[in-house]
Amino acid sequence: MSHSDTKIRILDGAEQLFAREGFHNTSLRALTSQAEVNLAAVNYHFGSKEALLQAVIERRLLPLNAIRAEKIETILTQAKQNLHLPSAEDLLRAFIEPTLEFRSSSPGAQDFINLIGRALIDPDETIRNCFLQLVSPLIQRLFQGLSEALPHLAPEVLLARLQFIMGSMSHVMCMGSHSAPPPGLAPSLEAKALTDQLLIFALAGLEAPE
Amino acid sequence: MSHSDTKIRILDGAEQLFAREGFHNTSLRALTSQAEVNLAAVNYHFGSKEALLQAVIERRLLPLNAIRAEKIETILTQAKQNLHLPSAEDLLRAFIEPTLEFRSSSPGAQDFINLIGRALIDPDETIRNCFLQLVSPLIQRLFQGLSEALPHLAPEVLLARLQFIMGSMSHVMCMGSHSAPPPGLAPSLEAKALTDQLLIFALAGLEAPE
DNA sequence: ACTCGTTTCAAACAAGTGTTTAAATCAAGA
DNA sequence: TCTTGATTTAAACACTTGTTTGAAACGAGT
Repeated sequence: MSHSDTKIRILDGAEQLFAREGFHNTSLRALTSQAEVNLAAVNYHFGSKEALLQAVIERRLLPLNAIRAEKIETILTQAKQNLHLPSAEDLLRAFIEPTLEFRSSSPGAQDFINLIGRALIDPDETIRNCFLQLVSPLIQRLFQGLSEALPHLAPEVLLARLQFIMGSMSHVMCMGSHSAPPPGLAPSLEAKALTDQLLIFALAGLEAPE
Repeated sequence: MSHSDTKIRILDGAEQLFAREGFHNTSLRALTSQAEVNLAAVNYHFGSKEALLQAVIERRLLPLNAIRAEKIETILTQAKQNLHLPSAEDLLRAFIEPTLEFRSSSPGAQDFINLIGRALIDPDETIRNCFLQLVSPLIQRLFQGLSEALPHLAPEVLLARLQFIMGSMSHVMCMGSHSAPPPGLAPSLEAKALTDQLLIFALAGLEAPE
């Protein structure tokens, strides 16, 4: 077993189990036996169960945030160069599309998206902050950009609508993972179409007259 | 201590702790000591921790569902009587408004709304089903009504948009409960205005051209 | 071949988990 | 007042939790 194979196996196993069973409902024994590593390996390599969660989130969220941030900055600087307002649709797409595309990027990414889709409303403040700390600068930048794109919208209203969109997005991120969705509530659109529909929906809600 | 005071104290304590700490992160010892009842009382009165969760949810969700169902049925029958299509806005309001108003109806209701706001995307299938089983007939009826109200909308699209709305709604239901929301992400609108904004947002998204 | 820092391992640790038990207590009905 | 059923209680049950320990195994550098 090569140098950090163990670390990766733990990260992969944790990602899967934290997403599918929940953080508090996942024991280190279940985790380490699924990852086929020794029980003590988690504390040796990560320090604690909570630090492991942090590592699981950072591993994928930092790259994803970099992609989203870059897309948003590009839109904003190009708008400034061409002396027109940034497009709200472009900004929304820059935030939403990479996130949902990320699901099919690698095995385990689906679990990861599921995990962070739930993080924003998790009852455990530690879990929430672990996620928020990494994502809130990005959301604030998005808010800033959207208020440039929609200058007629009152800031409180824009903020509320952005929250609604985060809610819809979280919901979509957690969909498709439940093994047996109840009839009538199952999603019938495939991933790409669902993303497009979410964008249409979010943009219409965002631009609604007050 | 009168006859079923104990039962109510347990229900109240469980509602609060399940909502604020999460189901799996709440121990029966923490629960019973907060409710000031004996540890064994939970198993005596409810049978198990899971059955207690079911009771916590049913206590408030059954009445709430009755209110929402009645409002929806009234709208649909009146539309049928007057030979016009039901209003999508009325239907949405019938579902959303009682839910969010319910938060201020009684002490503990805020915790309850928080709890079920998270239930739909909970990783634990038992928790999810406990909630879905009670709410999915209502959502299916709402879907039925909305497809009458918006006959031009493809059913898969309507279903997707309804899911988006459920996501926004869940998000709002879980808001305002986090003790210290991070700056820039805190809701600045009060409850009533937030409900109105959600309705405007949801309706615009629902009626967006495909 | 031998050392040295890193990593793995089985075992144990103290504390906490949901649940059960049997005796004690209570509130009424006869 | 005595009895009977429902409720409360402290204690114990069997088991799981995250974390720590100290010895064993490993792998590269000399």
